[in-house]
Amino acid sequence: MRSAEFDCEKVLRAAMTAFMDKGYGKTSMQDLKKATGLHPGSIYCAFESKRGLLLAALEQYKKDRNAEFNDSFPGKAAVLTELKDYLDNIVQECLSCDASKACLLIKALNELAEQDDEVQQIITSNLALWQQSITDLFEQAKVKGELNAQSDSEHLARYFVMGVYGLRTIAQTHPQANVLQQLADQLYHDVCVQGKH
Amino acid sequence: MRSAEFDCEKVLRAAMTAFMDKGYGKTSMQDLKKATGLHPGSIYCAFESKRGLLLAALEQYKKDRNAEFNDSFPGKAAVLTELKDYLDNIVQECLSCDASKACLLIKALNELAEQDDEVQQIITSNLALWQQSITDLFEQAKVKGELNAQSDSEHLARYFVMGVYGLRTIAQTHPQANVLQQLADQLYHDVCVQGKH
DNA sequence: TCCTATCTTGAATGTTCATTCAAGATACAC
DNA sequence: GTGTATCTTGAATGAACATTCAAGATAGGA
Repeated sequence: MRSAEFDCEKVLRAAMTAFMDKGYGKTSMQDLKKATGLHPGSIYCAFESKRGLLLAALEQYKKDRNAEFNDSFPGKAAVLTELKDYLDNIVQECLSCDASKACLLIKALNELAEQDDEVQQIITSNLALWQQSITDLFEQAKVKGELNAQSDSEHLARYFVMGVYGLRTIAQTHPQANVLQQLADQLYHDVCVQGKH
Repeated sequence: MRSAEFDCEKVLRAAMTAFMDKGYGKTSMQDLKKATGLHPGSIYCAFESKRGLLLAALEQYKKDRNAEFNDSFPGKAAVLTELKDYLDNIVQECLSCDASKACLLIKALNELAEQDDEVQQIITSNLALWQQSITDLFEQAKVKGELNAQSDSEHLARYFVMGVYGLRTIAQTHPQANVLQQLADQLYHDVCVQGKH
């Protein structure tokens, strides 16, 4: 008869940001109340528990990142060119020093991997999907002749992903634009330019 | 008149392991009591607080890793050969699935970076020292003619470090021996073999 | 306009936790 | 052997927290 008054996506994005700022464990219900504008009761009514809110936030994060990924690869330019832009964009995210631009998946994986098997499963499978999307890009690049047909797309994707993880970690210690950009350039070179011949 | 009865190094190593297993925040004093064999009062007497215990554990970790690093580079073989062995050893650590073999610095950095500036400073400077040691290795390799004299040792070291961070993160999601080893091999190739000419 | 189903509110609950401290135990000096 | 300074013990303390729930508010149907 009466529908909920809050905007679920907004609430989940606010929760995502809160979890990224302080980590899941250190984000109190008070923090979540401030961030989402929802009172504890409403959160429990809508999401069952703090952990339920995390699961819902992870799901929203997956959707948002997926949309962003698809926008980054419209197919207007060469696949590898779009990939370079995508990587440069990650460098910019790292540089913004905005905790909310970090990767919720990696942050939550680091915090919860050993303590919550279900969360670990969800995160691992989301990260695997991301890696698969990148594998698909390399396959496309092979079809288009941008990459040597003998390249191992899966290996290249794993190596690229490893580089991005490393880049994000380095960014937590040295958030210097030129350093990060140089690393990203080398990563792109090692993954894509080398594979051309 | 009366000296403490516990072995400080043992206690700190036990604390390190406990913090790596559960993370700093989720490790309770009960856990620390079990891990170290010290009662809360003794811990507070010796280390001031739980945070003080973390700081002492980080210091011990630094010492231990430093000794291990020096043992890995006795200078018996080519610098780059020893570096390859060192990297392979990190792969083995990742594969052991033993949380206590993870890197306390990275784990703590992920958890505490935004909440505790002093801890962040300590971790960042320890990681910088590690990176510097690797830069020094590349400098040695240049002197010995193992690497092109024009190589940028600092850049190579940063790239190597980035790869290790990424490797450790990937290991949390796919702890498969062949995958990790292939990535490590490629990393070594991109950093060292390419730099030879 | 009134009724009722549903949502919102925020104080109350019970638990967990880091920290403290006073009583007890122990090694060393004399 | 005795005294004392120091260490050890673990129960007590108080704060912070996730969760619950009963009272209040509100939208839509009749």
